[in-house]
Amino acid sequence: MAKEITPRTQDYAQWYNDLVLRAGLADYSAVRGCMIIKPYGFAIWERIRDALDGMFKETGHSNAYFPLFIPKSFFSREATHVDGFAKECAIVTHYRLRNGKDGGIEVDPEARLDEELIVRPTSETIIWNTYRDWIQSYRDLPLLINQWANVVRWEMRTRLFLRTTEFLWQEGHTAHATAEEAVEETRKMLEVYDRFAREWMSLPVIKGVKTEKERFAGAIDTYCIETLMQDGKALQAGTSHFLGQNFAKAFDVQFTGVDGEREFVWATSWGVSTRLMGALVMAHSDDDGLVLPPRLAPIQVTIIPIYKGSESQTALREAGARLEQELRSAGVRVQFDHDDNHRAGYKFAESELKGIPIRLALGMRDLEQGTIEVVRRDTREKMLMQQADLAPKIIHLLEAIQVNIYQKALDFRNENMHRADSWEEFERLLDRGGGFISAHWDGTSETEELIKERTKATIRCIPLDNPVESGHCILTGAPSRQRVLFARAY
RNA sequence: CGGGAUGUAGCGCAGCCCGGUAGCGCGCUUCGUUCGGGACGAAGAGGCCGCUGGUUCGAACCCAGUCAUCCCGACCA
Repeated sequence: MAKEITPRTQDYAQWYNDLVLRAGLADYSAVRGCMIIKPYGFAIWERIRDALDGMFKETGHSNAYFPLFIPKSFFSREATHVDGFAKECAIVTHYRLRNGKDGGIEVDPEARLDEELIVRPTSETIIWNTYRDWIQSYRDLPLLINQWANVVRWEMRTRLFLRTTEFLWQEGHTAHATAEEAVEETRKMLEVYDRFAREWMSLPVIKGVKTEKERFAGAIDTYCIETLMQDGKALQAGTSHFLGQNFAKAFDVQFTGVDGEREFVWATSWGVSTRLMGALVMAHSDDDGLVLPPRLAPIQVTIIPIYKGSESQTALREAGARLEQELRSAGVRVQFDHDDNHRAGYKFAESELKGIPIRLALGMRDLEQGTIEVVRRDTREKMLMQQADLAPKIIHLLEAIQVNIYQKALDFRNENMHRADSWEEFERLLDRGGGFISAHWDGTSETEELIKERTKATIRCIPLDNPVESGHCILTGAPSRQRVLFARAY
């Protein structure tokens, strides 16, 4: 069985780290809090990126690129925004090094910048400073831009993919003529994220609105998709913000309407990051390795030959290569693992570690009988199939796996979706494996904060399809109109 | 940023208490035999012991600082 992976039940956090490292997704780097995304991990990210990018283009967005550095003065224009990010910014103060006295290298004190540059923690400010020049008339709207970029947030505590100092993401920044249109855009992109999570990542998510306390700094409303990990903790997988006219006012971005009146434009921003990689790992994987949804798996099928004597190698190579070609022609991402350095058993374990959805094993017995052993990663189910007309069966199986791991994750979430009607019940549920807890809340930030202090649980969101239901706040007993979703979160 | 732990070959570790110039397993290289769930044998290569400074005739070992990682808090996507 898999070696060097801590079982989930023993230490979930360690299991996650072991998996990320052993499966070759990422590595620690020489820089605190910053990770190296390794080729296999990056290949998954590329698939995430390409799929999302296609969805953004379909919904009318164009990519652009804005600078990594933001003048400090830009940052201070939107007050709430500064407050939100001030404590986690990296700042560039100098632009030159020189040789030090002791033979080392030091910062040249002569080369101090007149105005310091902030390494972007997010790009609203520099983008809105630019939009001022791009937008004059209603004819320039809507402006639908996305950028794929790295950002830096100086976090106290980091974890591979889930929270790193530097991370990769996409940030959409749009400008609209009306509030309604901007809200619609915010919701539309939330739908895109929802669909992406379900269809590509096999990840069931809950769409909702953040409370004031959890809202993005500078936003009027923050929408989110929240998902549940196997340890019962919630993880925010994506956000979409309705920014109102906050940034337009801060950067004086106005347009002339059809009626000739000048008005501030309405804004949205939305993003998902490499954190999705963490969600992907934690949602589906097991003690033997990753379990990847076929649509995101860099390798969907691996063919492993089982030799017996040197003559069989030639025959198996030919048969394997033929199958590889057949599957590749059918659009399957396939690898023929004919490397003679390892035996089949090793390759089996390795393919499980890497989360390859389907493993095909081909031995002499199969050559004689025209069969092939097919093993799916998600259920471990072994099947003996006929080699003839294999591709359509494999494609069908890949689709079944995609659906199955979604269903499995959905079942898990449903099993861990609780309702609490009293404080005792609320605490008991949190102590018994967590999950989402739907409970009444009096709507105040004070109560929200108190609950967090006492239980570490936060309000993940107010679900979009939330029914109106009168009740009483689980903490204060004050009247409440609806339940909200609590959970301990990443 | 506080509390705790760790850092010795690519990986996992022993050696440190009691200072005398480094070892085990896996992996790697070569050759051979193997091959239906992490093969076996033989021969090799690989380390200024995280880094910097101090104590000492002599430091992986003792002391100080520093950097990094992990766990627990405060902060957050």
